[in-house]
Amino acid sequence: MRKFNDSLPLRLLKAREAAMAFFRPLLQEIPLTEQQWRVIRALNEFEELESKQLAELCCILSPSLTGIINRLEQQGYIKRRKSPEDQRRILISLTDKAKTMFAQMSPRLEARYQEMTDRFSHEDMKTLEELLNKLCNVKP
Amino acid sequence: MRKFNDSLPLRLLKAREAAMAFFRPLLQEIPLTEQQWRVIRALNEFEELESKQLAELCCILSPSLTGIINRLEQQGYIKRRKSPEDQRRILISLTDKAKTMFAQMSPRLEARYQEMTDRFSHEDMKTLEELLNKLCNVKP
DNA sequence: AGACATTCGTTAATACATTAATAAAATGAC
DNA sequence: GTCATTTTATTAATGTATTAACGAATGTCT
Repeated sequence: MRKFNDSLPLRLLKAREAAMAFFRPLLQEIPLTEQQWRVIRALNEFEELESKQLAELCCILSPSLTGIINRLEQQGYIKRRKSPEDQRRILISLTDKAKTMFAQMSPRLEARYQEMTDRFSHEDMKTLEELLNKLCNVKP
Repeated sequence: MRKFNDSLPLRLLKAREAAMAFFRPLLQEIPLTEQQWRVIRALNEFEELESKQLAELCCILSPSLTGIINRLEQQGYIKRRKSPEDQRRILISLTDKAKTMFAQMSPRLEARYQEMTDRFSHEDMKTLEELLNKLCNVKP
């Protein structure tokens, strides 16, 4: 059988840890968790989203998202309202506080991203991203 | 700023999900969680390991590992003993039950791995693994 | 030997992941 | 229009992630 360290899922896990090491310290200053930032980042780009769309985009399952949304609301970063057409749906968007915080954080995080890419290799990074996209479309 | 879906950590997360989709169904038959299988897989290869070594290998933090070890022991898959030289260290190894289970599962999982590689591309898989290794060595 | 810091495993507290089950709203067949 | 079905969000239960703090065992220094 394949050696333990040659497992693709383990490699993906380790690689993700290595990448997150660039960003985690900045998020901890706020403080925000990795998942909270993913949610805020998605809402910054799409303005207002349904809970289900948000879960899909952020790769977070609905039950987890329920908790994340609650905590973000308590911290004053998001607001929620019910959809007028469909009373089941919850529409979520950023508060001004979140938008301000995002505006201050994003350039710092982007700089870290650049630093990571520089130390890795722009060319290889592009290749890696393409291969990861390809892997995402491989289904059992 | 970079588009939401172009984030490397998110791509790594999605790619890992896509890969795990090949193996999860088999593990659920036992049932075993992803982390439990990682621990068992490591112990199968290294016979007996200290808790700290196991954590390092499996990319699991000590506090998480404590719980995982406890549950695996209750299920009869592992046994633990104190190191004679250093009473702080815990030595962990597989039970016969675990070895039998592993022998039955590993060829099935390996077959899935092969299937995944086939559908992806052997050549690209090799490139991907090398790039992931390289990324692991990039530190802030 | 005795004070000191280190190391290893664990516990505590909070946040998230995963599956199953539930309640409420909307949809579709009749 | 009524009822079974489907969809959406939540709750429940268990397992894991992360940080801080703790206690016991070892190592170090004087």
